[in-house]
Amino acid sequence: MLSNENLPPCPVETTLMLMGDKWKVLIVRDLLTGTKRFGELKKSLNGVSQKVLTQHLRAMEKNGLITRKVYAQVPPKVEYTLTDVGQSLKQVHDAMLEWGKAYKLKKEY
Amino acid sequence: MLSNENLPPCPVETTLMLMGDKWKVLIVRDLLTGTKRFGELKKSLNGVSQKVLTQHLRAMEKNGLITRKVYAQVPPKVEYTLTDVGQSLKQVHDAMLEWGKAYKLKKEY
DNA sequence: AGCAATAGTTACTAAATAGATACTATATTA
DNA sequence: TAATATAGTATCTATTTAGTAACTATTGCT
Repeated sequence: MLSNENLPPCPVETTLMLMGDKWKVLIVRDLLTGTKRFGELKKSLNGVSQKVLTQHLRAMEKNGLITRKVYAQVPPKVEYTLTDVGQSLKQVHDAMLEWGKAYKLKKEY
Repeated sequence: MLSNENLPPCPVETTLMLMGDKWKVLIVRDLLTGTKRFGELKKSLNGVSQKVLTQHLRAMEKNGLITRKVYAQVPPKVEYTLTDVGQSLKQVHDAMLEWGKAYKLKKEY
């Protein structure tokens, strides 16, 4: 778990530590529309390997961004959901969404 | 230059392509407070190597996020400034800043 | 003449990250 | 009996990314 002492002084860097990579942002994007199963995430995150997806999900769980719920079924069922802290990343996500849209428009004529 | 055809369908992914890495975000953070020289950026971006900083600056210039101005002096002077498109990343930056601040507060008691 | 300063480039190496493939567990179904 | 489905883990390899160190150019300064 990230403890408070090793968070960098600049809050932007804190954010980067916790979701400063492509896959984490896309996981948040997918979970913002609701709880998802492992397999659904994998399908949606085009091209991510199982190992890498698992690693990111574990890290995000550790940092309190998502919760993991295992159902005692066969075949197994595992659901991932954003915590409140994770939900609050919506603002960051939306800013990125808007910027990306605007950038695309600029490139079109 | 990124042409329109190879931008991903999801705008969030577009944003990630253009500044989805730590150094680029921090370069934007620094340039949001005004034009900076190469050496100033290097000092501020703790630990970045000259090579990597140059690479990122070149990529961001190519993508229209910053402009590079060389002064015909010796020793050389090169200034980097956000373009309008680059400036518009302030929203994304600010969202990350706010989220990082809130996250830190949650971790303190 | 030789050094300092700035913003690089180049070549080589190291570290981090990701991918590929094979393997596991187990109740249900054919 | 054997295949199927899901969510992994383990191991090995490949790719990407970054770091290190040496080198360049040019003018002013000592």
